[in-house]
Amino acid sequence: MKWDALEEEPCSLARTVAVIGDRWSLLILRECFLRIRRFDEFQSSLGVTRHLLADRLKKLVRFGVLRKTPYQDAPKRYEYILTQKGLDLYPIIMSIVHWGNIHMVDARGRPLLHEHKNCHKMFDPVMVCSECGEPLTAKEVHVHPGPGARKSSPARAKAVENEAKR
Amino acid sequence: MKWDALEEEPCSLARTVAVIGDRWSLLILRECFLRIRRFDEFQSSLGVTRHLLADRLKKLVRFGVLRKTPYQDAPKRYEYILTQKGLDLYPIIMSIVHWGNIHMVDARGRPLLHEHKNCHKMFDPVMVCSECGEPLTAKEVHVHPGPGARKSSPARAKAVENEAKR
DNA sequence: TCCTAAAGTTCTATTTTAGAACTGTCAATA
DNA sequence: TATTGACAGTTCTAAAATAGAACTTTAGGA
Repeated sequence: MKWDALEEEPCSLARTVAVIGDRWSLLILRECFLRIRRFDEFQSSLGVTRHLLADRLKKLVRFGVLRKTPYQDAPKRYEYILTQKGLDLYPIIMSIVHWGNIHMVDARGRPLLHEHKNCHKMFDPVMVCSECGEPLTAKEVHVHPGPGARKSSPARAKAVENEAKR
Repeated sequence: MKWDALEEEPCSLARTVAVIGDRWSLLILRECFLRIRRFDEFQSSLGVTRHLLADRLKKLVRFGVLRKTPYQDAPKRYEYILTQKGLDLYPIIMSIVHWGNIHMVDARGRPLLHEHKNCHKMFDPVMVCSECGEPLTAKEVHVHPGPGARKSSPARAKAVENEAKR
């Protein structure tokens, strides 16, 4: 499967993966949320090759996640800023960081702590249900086909059926 | 940078990306949460090459995200089940799906709807602060070095400094 | 004139991935 | 008994992506 094919899949995960589902895009976005904006800053802070960095920035701009704006005119210089669409990726980034905090830290502990400016406390992100506000776990969620559903694979249909029986 | 190097980075995002930061791992995990368990089910439902599927399953088992258990003896057959560590990836998967639902759906609408068994309503996931319960946005979060921090790049140090001034 | 900075582009060598075919074990069928 | 089919992979070659380094362009300053 080609990357382009992913964008067409009738699956919100696949389509998002087409945008951010590679190593460097996610690391670039991490830097964006840490207020990194310029080509050379990304390059020195990530150690990514300049070739790939140029390619990924272009892709993120094409998908509307970053906006490329000039910050000086002579010579022309640009910086990359998160759009609202990009800012909306924050829960993804935070949930990835949180899983790493729980399952991947070494004896030294967490590399970063997060403070919520609202309540001035160090916090962890928690995912809750928009309707009842309770924390979510995989086992408490049931999946239904939505208006954009297409016929799913036999294997998945069987799995859904098995789940419904329980 | 090699994939192995990512695991060593003093960054919870980089370390998590070392586990799930490629296209196929995320798609495999999506199927896992939809109760897909067996090699051929993954293969036919994803269209991934068998070679890569074998490789990614091995990797996910190595990292403790999946457990490979026999479900019959003659001939030996195995299935791949999410461990608790794997189940803990649910917020990542859900926040990816949610972003896709908001920013990547076409005119047909969402492919899947999610029902919360607790409150029996269709819901969206919301990320909130563990301390005050308010929804989180990037701009309301301030970052501090934690016990596992290492000296960061000059570019990032400057960016953090700039942010502190505001 | 030469040096530096920023933001890329170009080049070759190495790794990964795609796509298809092949292997081995066992059960059920003809 | 021979054949077919399911399952869980492995092996092969060709194509694509990535790493690492050098090069380019535009302009300001020593």
